[in-house]
Amino acid sequence: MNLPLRPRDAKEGTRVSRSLGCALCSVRERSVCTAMHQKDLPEVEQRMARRHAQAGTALMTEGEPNETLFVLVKGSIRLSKQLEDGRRQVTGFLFPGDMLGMRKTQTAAYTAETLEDSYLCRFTHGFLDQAAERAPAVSDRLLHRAQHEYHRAQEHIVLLGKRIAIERVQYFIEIVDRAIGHDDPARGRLVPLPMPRQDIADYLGLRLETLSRTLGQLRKQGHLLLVNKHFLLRAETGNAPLI
Amino acid sequence: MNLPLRPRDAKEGTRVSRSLGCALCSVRERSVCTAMHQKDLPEVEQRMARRHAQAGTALMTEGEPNETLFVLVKGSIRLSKQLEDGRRQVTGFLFPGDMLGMRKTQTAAYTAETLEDSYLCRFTHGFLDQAAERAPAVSDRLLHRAQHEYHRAQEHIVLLGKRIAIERVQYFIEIVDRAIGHDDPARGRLVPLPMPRQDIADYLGLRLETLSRTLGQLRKQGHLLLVNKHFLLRAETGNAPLI
DNA sequence: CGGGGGTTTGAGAGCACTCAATATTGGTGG
DNA sequence: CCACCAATATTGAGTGCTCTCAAACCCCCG
Repeated sequence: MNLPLRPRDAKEGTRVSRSLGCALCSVRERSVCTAMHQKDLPEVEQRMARRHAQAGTALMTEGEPNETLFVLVKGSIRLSKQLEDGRRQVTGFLFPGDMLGMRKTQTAAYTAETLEDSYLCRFTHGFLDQAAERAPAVSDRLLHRAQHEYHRAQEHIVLLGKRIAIERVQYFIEIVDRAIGHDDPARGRLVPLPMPRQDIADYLGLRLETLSRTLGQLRKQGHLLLVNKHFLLRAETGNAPLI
Repeated sequence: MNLPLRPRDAKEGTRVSRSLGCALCSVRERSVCTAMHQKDLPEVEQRMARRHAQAGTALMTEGEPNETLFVLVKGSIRLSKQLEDGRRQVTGFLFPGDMLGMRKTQTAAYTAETLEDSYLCRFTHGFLDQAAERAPAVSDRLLHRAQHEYHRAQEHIVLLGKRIAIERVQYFIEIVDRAIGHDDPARGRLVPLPMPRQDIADYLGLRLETLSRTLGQLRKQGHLLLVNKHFLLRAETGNAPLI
């Protein structure tokens, strides 16, 4: 699989400091802030609110207005859509460095909720519009991220339309690994799973039981050394030396 | 189903005139042009190329660079992604008024090909960047369309993740109807199908045979009065009077 | 009229689903 | 510190929707 995601070394994005200024922000180079005029940064530090959100906080609700852009600094977010009959589809997960609410809207197309205690930076679109006038790169940055989300959604479409259960689960593990996985002493990759099984199943278009069985299968096959509620341990992938 | 698509009355977007100026363009209000400065329009008419593209023309190819924004004035376009093993997923269809290539890119995430003889307007991103400096609404318009595409992709994800075959086919008919369907003397809606069955199946994540069977089922159930290669005829939907 | 791509129909198999029981985890109170 | 409970996750058995393989049909075009 060839996933258009960020490289593994992006993992230091998980560091955060509530008190440090933007210049030291761990995810700045991936967010909209990098495009702002240097002299805007002090105002950014004043105007934006870096805040803590506890697990389960709704940042945006399907059908309701949203005037805020969020930059996720630490934690994780679940995006989901509700069907009229109550069924739910998880349309994506966000990890540190990702953005939410690229554009002001009257009726949000999806719901966004934190999966764990998280840190976020907030910008009103009023402020962003001003910043965009000074620095057109701000608009481009937003467009860039919006397009990036679109491309991820297209990958997701391919996943759901063409892949069988085991391929879906492997893909999921791959993207979470790239976003927040890290090397583990036990000679493998430790991949945190901040979301419950039901969320993963709803993301992959599988039933809870099928996901569970497939994870078990991957463990038996040796692709996974360990699977538990909050993380899993991947065996080293193919490119390890054979001798 | 409650689809966030454009209303039925958008169908006059299919009219086109190769020789008329932008002021009379049938899809201008939905495209980026509406955001441009009034005094830019004459230059738009000079700089952009309104061109005819015959069926099967590749406007953008997965993995290759693209520097052009296209506005589809007449016709239809298929968006698709290729898997490493040759399987193909159709990720979307574009109809008059839709745009393609909102942002310049080095490696396009998907392939875009015309399904039938079509008319398109082309803008280089160099020109668009200039227009955006004069009129910031241009950037916003691009962001708006990019977000719109993202939302359609999310609907698609819900479709593939949660819906059974017959629901998928009904959804497909609904979106094509809203885009290019029109009233028919035989008291129904005539919905053109500019794409072959295989494309529809690859869009819906179904096998060709399953799609064909499901269309037959909808015909037997009376939802469709007629199904043939190039169009179908929908029976009037539920809101007709019962007496 | 004959050829050929595209589409439809048929029979049987398989993967994921459904329903159900068991096991594990995490939190709470004795 | 451990017992207990509720929520979450895993495992099992059987079913069904969609897939696979195959043949027939149809329409368009030469």
